[in-house]
Amino acid sequence: MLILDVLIQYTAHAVNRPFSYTYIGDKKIEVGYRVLAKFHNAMIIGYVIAISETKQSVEELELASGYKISEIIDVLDDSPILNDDLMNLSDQIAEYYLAPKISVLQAMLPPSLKPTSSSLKAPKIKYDDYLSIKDDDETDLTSKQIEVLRFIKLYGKVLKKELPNSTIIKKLLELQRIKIDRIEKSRLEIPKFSREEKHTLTSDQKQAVKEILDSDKMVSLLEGVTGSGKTEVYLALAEETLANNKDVLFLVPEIALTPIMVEYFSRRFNNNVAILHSELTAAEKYDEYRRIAQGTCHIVVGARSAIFAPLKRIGLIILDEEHVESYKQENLPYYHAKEVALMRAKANGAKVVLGSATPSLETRARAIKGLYNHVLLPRRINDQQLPKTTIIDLLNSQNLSRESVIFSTLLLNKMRSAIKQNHQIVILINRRGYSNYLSCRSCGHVFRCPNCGVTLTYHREDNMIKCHHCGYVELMPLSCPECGSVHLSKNGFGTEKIVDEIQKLFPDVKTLRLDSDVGKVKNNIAKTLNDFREQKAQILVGTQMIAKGHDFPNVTLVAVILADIGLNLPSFRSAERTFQLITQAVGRSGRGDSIGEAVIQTYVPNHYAIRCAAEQNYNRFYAKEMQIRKIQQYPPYTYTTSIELTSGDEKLVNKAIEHLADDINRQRFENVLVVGPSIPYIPYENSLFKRAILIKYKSDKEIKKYLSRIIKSLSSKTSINIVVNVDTYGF
DNA sequence: TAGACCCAATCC
DNA sequence: GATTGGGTCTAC
Repeated sequence: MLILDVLIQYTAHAVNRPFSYTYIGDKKIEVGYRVLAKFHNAMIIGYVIAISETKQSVEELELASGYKISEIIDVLDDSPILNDDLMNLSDQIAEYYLAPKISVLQAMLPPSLKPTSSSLKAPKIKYDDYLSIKDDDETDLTSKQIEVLRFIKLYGKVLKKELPNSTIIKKLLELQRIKIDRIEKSRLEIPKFSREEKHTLTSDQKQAVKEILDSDKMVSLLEGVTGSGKTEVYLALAEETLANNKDVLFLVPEIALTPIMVEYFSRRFNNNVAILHSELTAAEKYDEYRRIAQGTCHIVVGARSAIFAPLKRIGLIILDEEHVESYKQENLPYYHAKEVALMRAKANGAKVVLGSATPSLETRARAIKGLYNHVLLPRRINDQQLPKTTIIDLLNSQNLSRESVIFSTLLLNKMRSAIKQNHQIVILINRRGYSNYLSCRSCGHVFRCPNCGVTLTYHREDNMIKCHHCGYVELMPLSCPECGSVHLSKNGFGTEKIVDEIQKLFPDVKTLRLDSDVGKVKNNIAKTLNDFREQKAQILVGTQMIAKGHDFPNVTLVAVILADIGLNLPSFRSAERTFQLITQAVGRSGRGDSIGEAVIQTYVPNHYAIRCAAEQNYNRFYAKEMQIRKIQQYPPYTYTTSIELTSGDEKLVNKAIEHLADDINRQRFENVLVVGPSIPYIPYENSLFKRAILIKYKSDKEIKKYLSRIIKSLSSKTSINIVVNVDTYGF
């Protein structure tokens, strides 16, 4: 009889340990298989992490262990769902992120292979039946049968369902003249691209490639201003890697950037590319996953989760736009693709290339320290000039226009002249919807989300007020629920209102809007970007989505409508985020023949993040921000982990978080600081109260050991839920 | 006193 | 995460 150590599908810390089951059946079973089992009377999927054989009876085992042991119901796989490399990786991730191991496995695998009961309903492998000749002897065949036999012979392989009459096929199969081959079918159609020979690199690019290849450091930071030609460097590195019979993993920060990168790689490398990202259907993900695991593809392009692509011989991992925060998963297991990339690279002897025009402070600091190889691409291709940038002080009333509450006089003039010259304009406002928040004019009541306490944003498109955090929606109210007044005021503005205003000011100009509301419809993002690139519209209004990576040659004017939106958010990263966003946005201007212009409107025109972004001066921003981080002891001078407790009982959660903060302080760890307790920016969720602390530390060993103890003891209490976010971005 | 409801312990 | 069992409340 076999004893199986099984991890349960539930991602709760409370069950983050193996449970024992027996297996008597005769199916093959190994570590890494999924099993169906009963757990506390519910059917669940488990994942086998150890197997041992025993001669003892179940009764003896139960007596010895002190708990009941039942038999698994079924074995679900006939080979392990992860290779050794990925299994080891999952251990490392679980340990580093203090996450339940099963949550890591679930994050790594496509829906069809995930150890969770939903995988039972997920798509299965799809096959196509192909007919081919087994014996082309025509004796004793009817003329119809001969006709079909010759047809199949002519084409070699014929899809069975494309042939009409099945009785003839049946007969030919029966006579063993033809045979059926079942071939796995891929449900993802990746367009085929014609081959393109490699470009000649500029001397800067050649130098960068050489420095990365020759470096004995595992990680290289490729720091290159927007338009400096990082992509060609990536392609050259990929070529070298493939030539050495190694695989390439290329990550992009958001799905919208995959198609273009897939095209680059497909053209250069003979369509030898697989795609992995969350917008694929479950079936497509499964098919791509197997294509990679079987070794038919040696290049994977994808978003965050593609870091788990089952490539066998990884030689190069590239994270493009490495500073972008979407590489961090904001739910369990809260991993960062960069950190996972380092783990995978180390295990495989691979190189990691982190590319950015505005690297994260963490990465830049490591490069400066010499931990990473620091490679610069300081010039734009063709020595294109950086855009001419103006900062507009919105506090100075002389700058404001009487025609518009959104656009300053200068910006309006520049828009007019760009329109006249048939150039395109990009307008960035990092806020979607029509108006920012809704309040009552007579009693001052502010409409807030009942689930999480965030102010609700009015959307005119569908006349709803929506919570941008949890997705709560309700119809635009007619009156105030507090005092009954019908005078409600819509304060502030977002993308919708800007489009509206442009249409009033420039009725003949076609304007497109791009934000996550538009992006909800599949393929809408790509379509909008494409329409704008093809100049079907002259103005593009959007949120940060429009700032990243896209190349619009005809854009000569970029406007940031309210640059300080992000600065007011309560996070030590707000200056960095603002700097990056504005720098990226300004970089969209003037990528073609004409010199670009940028206008930045703000209430804090002297803020260093805004000044440095306007100058596209990363070095100055880096120096200034590093000073502040040092004084306040934030990353890269420390690591940060947040702990959030939630409970339906406000008193209980207050007590628990205070107790936790005190307890950490009492441990007197060296170089460990506790910030808080505090009430998070989102104060409650699903009528649960949230409280949080942030832990800052210089070395993670002791504090993580301590935290895993705390997690264990707190998770046995069901009245309080604990969320641990290692290297958090949400504070 | 049965049924509804809630909470927290437990799951192999 | 889901089930269970014990406690308390409630309606008759």
